[in-house]
Amino acid sequence: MAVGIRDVARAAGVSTATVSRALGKGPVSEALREQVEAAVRATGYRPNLSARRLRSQAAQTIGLIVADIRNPFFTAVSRAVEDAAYQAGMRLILCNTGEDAEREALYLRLMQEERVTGVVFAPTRRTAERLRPEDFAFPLVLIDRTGPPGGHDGVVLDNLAAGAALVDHLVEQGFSRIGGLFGSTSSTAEERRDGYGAAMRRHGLEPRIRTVLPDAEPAEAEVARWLAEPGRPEALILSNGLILMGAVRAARAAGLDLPGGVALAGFDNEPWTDLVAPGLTVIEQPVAEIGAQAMGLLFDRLKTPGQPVRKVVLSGRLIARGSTARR
Amino acid sequence: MAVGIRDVARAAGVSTATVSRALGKGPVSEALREQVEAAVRATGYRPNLSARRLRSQAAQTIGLIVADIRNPFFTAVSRAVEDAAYQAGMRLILCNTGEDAEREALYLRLMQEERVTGVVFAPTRRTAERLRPEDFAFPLVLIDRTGPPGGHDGVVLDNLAAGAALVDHLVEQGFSRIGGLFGSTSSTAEERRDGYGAAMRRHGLEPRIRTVLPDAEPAEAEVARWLAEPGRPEALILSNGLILMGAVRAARAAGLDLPGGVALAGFDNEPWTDLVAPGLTVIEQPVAEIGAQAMGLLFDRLKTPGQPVRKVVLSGRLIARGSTARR
DNA sequence: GCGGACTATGAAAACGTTTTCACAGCACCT
DNA sequence: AGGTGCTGTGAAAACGTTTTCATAGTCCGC
Repeated sequence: MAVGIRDVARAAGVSTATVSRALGKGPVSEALREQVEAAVRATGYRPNLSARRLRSQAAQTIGLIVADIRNPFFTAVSRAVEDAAYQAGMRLILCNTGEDAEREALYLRLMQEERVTGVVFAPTRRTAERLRPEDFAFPLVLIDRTGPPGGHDGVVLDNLAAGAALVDHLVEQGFSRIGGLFGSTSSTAEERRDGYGAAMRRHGLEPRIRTVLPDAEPAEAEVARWLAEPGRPEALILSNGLILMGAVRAARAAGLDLPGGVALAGFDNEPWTDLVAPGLTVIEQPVAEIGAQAMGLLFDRLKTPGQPVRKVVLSGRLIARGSTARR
Repeated sequence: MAVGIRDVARAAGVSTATVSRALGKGPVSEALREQVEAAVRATGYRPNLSARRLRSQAAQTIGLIVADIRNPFFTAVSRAVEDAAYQAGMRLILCNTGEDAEREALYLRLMQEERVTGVVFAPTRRTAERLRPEDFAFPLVLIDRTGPPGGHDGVVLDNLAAGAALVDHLVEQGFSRIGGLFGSTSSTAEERRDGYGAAMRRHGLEPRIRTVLPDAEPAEAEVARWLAEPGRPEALILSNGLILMGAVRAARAAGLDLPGGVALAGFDNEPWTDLVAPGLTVIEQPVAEIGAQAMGLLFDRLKTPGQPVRKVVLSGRLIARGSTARR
């Protein structure tokens, strides 16, 4: 049943070494190469990747660890990473932490045990802080989130600028009681918060900051509470797509229409954001670019291990829609 | 640098066999087990999974091959499959074919080479037709899509009933010029189409069927064309979430509101479907159940290889919303 | 007190490849 | 003619585990 390289070698009348070379890149005469290929077809041979990896000590595998695969931002980035891996002849292991530090640790351990070539990782803040390069035998590139400076290569959005851009836009549209609801688990949400805060103060406005687990349900609950309070904000900034969705739900449930009842502006130009109500104003992230750059950094580091740590900062693009129209 | 089981054995003053047994389930005295664990901690040993798999001939890995990870239906199913795999102590390899037969073949080959324990697969119609059990050394469970009867275990929606249910609902709401737009690549879309056709005829109505690549852009283009024709349908049935999204876009672009301009009903209760306009009527699929059942079938077959092929058929649930309100 | 059954352990084989090493054959240079 | 260097090939080692096999020790029933 299980046909191995020995069987192919026997069928082709050559040694296993020759079969290996014919299938790989070793020097083999044209005649033998054809014999081997015929034998492979005849026997239906499929190489055993575990054996190959064990012997050649090259996993040809990259790991991708994301926080939440339901978040379209991460699925889009995954596609880009997958394409790059595929083009480089590498396999991809995709893992999902659900923003859970324990699962992050589990999957990082798994990557070590798989002896992967490299890893692209979107860590929670807690994990990012204790990520030490010397603990890993492979290059680790952070995306979306970032750790302490100088640790690992990374590619992130210019979150301070993006947070500020949303404030500037809302102020320009005539809003002033602008609240900000940010995810609690990522450095990215923190930076967006800081950009928001700085811009508010620059405009002479008082920041109103709240924090929530970055998922739709908790966000909806928090926004519902907020909108029920006296002196509730005229406008809200939401730090990612899931939180934005929760906010839309809460506004809808409170009977507030956009932007009259409350204005909303968020992150991630997800496919549905232009379909709801008057259209949602968002900062679009260059998702494909993020994935591609991450793989670029990874391959560069594999080629030149000693080079200084690099951090690529990409700019978002404001897409103004009806949810923040002038009051 | 690379610490192996030999190093642990030396540090603990035992043989490699004992280390292996202490880490696995073999019989080892308590004293030695503790010595070994201490040595593991001291050396920072991480087992090499390639070596382990090669020797033990148990990959402890299941493969999941889906058509399009951007489709929330598949991401939801993935979560369920991942949870089940995780609970069974297995790793998951997730692959994305983009409805491309060539990539399907590539990934199936990869699964063979990885010597996976089993595979869960949502094949295109073309691939499903030529899928022969004897070509695979592992159990293969089909989800969402299905192949010729008796081939592989599978779990699918009752698509005929679901297609018919949408027709019944629309007729009940007073629509009669009801068109159906179905994906071109899956058996599932075909079944939904047949359910639609049968129900239409049962109501004495003429089916109007069109077919499109199951993605938002092609669907939008096709619906735009359709809605511009004379005698255009009053209502449309869309065979999955991406096609539904394209239809919403096209209706919006044509200046038609829902359900006055055109009524829409589709598949997959995606998170955004209740947010757009008057809410979209959909058939909700039991996504978690589908994933869980698929893994159940897989494990059953691993346990009892000889048992007859089973096909689990689950029912969808109609969620009526404003997009099909009575005219 | 002795044989038999069981337990814990170590030495060595085995998993299926790739890679190293040795060498035969041949062309080329002096 | 005799190195020298290159090319293609096979035998065997190597990758890091788990598993088989053998063995020494212990317990138990008679």
